[in-house]
Amino acid sequence: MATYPQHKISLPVIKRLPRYLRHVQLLQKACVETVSSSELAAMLGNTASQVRQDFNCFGGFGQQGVGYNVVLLCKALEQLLVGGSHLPAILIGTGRLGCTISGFLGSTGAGFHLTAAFDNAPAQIGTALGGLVVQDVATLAEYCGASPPEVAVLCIPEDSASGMAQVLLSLGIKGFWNFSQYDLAAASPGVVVENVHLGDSLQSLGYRVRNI
Amino acid sequence: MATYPQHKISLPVIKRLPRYLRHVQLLQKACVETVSSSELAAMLGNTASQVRQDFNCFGGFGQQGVGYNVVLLCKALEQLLVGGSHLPAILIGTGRLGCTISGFLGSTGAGFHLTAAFDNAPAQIGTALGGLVVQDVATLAEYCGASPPEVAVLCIPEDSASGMAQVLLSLGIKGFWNFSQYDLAAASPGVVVENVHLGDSLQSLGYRVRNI
DNA sequence: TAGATTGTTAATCGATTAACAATC
DNA sequence: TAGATTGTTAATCGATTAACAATC
Repeated sequence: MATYPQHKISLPVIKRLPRYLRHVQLLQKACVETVSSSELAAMLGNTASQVRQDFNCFGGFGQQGVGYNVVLLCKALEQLLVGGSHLPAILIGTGRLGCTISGFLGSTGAGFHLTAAFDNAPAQIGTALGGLVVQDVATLAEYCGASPPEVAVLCIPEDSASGMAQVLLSLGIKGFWNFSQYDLAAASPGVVVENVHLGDSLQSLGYRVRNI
Repeated sequence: MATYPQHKISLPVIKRLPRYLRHVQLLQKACVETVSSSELAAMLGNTASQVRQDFNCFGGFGQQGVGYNVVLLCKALEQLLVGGSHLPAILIGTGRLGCTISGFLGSTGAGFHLTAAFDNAPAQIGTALGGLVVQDVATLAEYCGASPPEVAVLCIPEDSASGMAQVLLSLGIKGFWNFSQYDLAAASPGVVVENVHLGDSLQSLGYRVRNI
């Protein structure tokens, strides 16, 4: 049974959960009833030991001698990752990257709900994005007072990221999905940051290709 | 002096290099002449030990008792990450994500050069993207024969990613920047994969926000 | 020289893997 | 029961951190 995590789950484990979910969803779609840790390991490219260790962070999902019930495992992972409710999120920066990334928030199974989008460029303000109207970032505090979001998606230039993060923290934002170059660090224990540095990712790929 | 890496550099070190470069470039822009490992550690949020260990993977950049010369360090890191030449890259999939991501390849200091873009949708083929015309993916083999690219950027749906990767491997692609949901794994020792799973990133953020 | 800071070796820490008893 | 596979403890591995001699 999927139970509550008794102790803090390590980041490497958390990062692997979405991959488990995706593969288990595929199994469910293929009407597979049961899967063993070694079968999953073969699909994921890791070890059966790791699969079992990971799942056991959340209590026993499996049945000894049998394996893991795909439907139950899928439900448990979905519950862990998407939870019951969708987290309210706002987008800061509605440039090309911001518009593209906002699409992910609306995708099925992400567990988020985009409630507002902000920009500081007069040309952007008032334009449509998804079902929303882009608002002036000057009205951010007002908006957050009325309907507090939990997560902010930062798609703004490096130099304004630090200041904006500060403002958002003061407005009670709990999580950042940061696409700016700025290295945002979790400021306080109650705040979580996911940096997506596409430029860094590309440069490290370049290094590896040049040094095969 | 920046010398050639004598032994295989570990992936965690490689992943940190772009961040070092960004911060050292900022120092250079601010006309700082010298920086110590502890100063860099404070900027990066890691330890002075790690900074020195990381740099020493590539031979001594620094001077005992003094620190690291910012200009030389910057040059060394740029040489490592961007190298002398720009790697030829092609884009597969010119949807919204593909178009946005292709912009990063052209950005200064990335070390790549986008030479062609492909799609299979008739509506896309023939349209302009950057300075390129989107080509029919059916002509991919022909194109690669004439001007072989080193890297492919995959911005295609999950279900076509595996087959496409297979084709690209046979055409001699050495590196993949993979944005598809498909978990691309490095097929052979001479091939490098950088998976950017935005959906996974978002889901893991969701887990962490819900479990602060 | 004295002070500072690197380069490098040794110690620690955490994550992964292996082993095996529990049990379906 | 016998076979299979989990849950969990122990061993290994690798990465990070600490320590210190080398040296500018």
